[in-house]
Amino acid sequence: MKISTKGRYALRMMIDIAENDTKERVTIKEISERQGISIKYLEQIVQSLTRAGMLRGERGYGGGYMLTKTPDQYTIGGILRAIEGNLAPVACLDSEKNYCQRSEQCKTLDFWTGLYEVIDNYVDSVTLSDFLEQS
Amino acid sequence: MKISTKGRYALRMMIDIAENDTKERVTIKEISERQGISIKYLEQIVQSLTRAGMLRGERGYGGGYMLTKTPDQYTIGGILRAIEGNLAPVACLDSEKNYCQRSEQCKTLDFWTGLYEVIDNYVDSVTLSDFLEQS
DNA sequence: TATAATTCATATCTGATTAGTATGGAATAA
DNA sequence: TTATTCCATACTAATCAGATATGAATTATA
Repeated sequence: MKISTKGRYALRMMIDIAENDTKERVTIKEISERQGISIKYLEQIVQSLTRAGMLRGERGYGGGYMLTKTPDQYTIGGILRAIEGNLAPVACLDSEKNYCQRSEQCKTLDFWTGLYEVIDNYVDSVTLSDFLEQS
Repeated sequence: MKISTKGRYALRMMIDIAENDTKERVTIKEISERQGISIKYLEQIVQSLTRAGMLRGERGYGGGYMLTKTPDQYTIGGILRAIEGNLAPVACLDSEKNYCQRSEQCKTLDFWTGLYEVIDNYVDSVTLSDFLEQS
C-alpha cells in the first residue's frame, strides 16, 4: 500500500520545474543536484511525464524541460497516475487487468470502491500551484 | 499502491466468521470452501488476526474460531492494520522505518500526511457490522 | 565541422516483496 | 488412540521496486 519512489520523485520534480520555470528551461542535471536524485533515475521518470503531455522537453545545448500548462492546471492525481497508473487500492478495481469473477457476489467491493474514491478525490483536490510560495 | 491479497482475504474471512458466528465455532476448512481460498494460506492470515486479539482459536475436535468482540467493535482499519501494518501511503510516513532526512525541508510531506489521514479516516469509519445483513 | 550539452530510448541488474505451498507439531473431543 | 483442528515455521517461484548502464539523436556554439 505504497506510492513508489518514482511517484514521489515525480511530484518533487514537477514542483522543482514549476519553481524554476520563470528562467530558462530546467535541466535534469539541475534537478538532480537540487533534489539529490540520480540523473538516470530522473530521466526515466521524466519520460513518463513528457509522454503524458505534462512536460515538454527540448534537446541539445540549452535544452531542458518546461511545463506545458500553468501550475494550477496540474492536479497531483494526474501527476501520480502518469507514473503509477491508476491509484486503485486493490487489484480487483484495476481496470487494466480485469481480475475478479466474484465481483458480482462480492460483499467487499463497495467498501474498496469507496476507498478508491476518497483517494482519488483527495489527490485531485490539490494542484501544483498549492506547492508554490505565493509572492 | 495496493492492499495485498492477505489484507483482502482477511476482511472476507472476518465477514465470513461474523456471519457464521451464531452457530458453533467456525473452522478454516469451512471458510476455505466458502471463500475459495486455500486452507494453508488462510491459516497464515488467521494467525495474524488471533495474535492481534481479533479472534480466539480453539484446537482439536470441534475447534475453530470465534470473534472476541461484537461486529460493530471491529473497524476495517483495525483488521487491515493487523495484516498489512500501518496504511501509510508513502515510506516517508512509515513510523517503523524512519527514513527521511529531508522531512524538515520537505515540501510534499503535508500532502502525504493529508492522504494518510483520508485513508485512515475512511477505513476506520466502517465496521464489520456494516457488512452483515440486518435481520 | 567538431564538440559539448542535453534529451530520448532501452536493456540489465539486484534485492525485496508477494503469494502461495509444504512440513510437521500440539491440543482436544470422541 | 485416533481423527480433527489449530499453531508455527520454512521454503519457493514469480513479480515488482529501485535503480544503473549503454548508447543514440538533437542542438547551440566555438
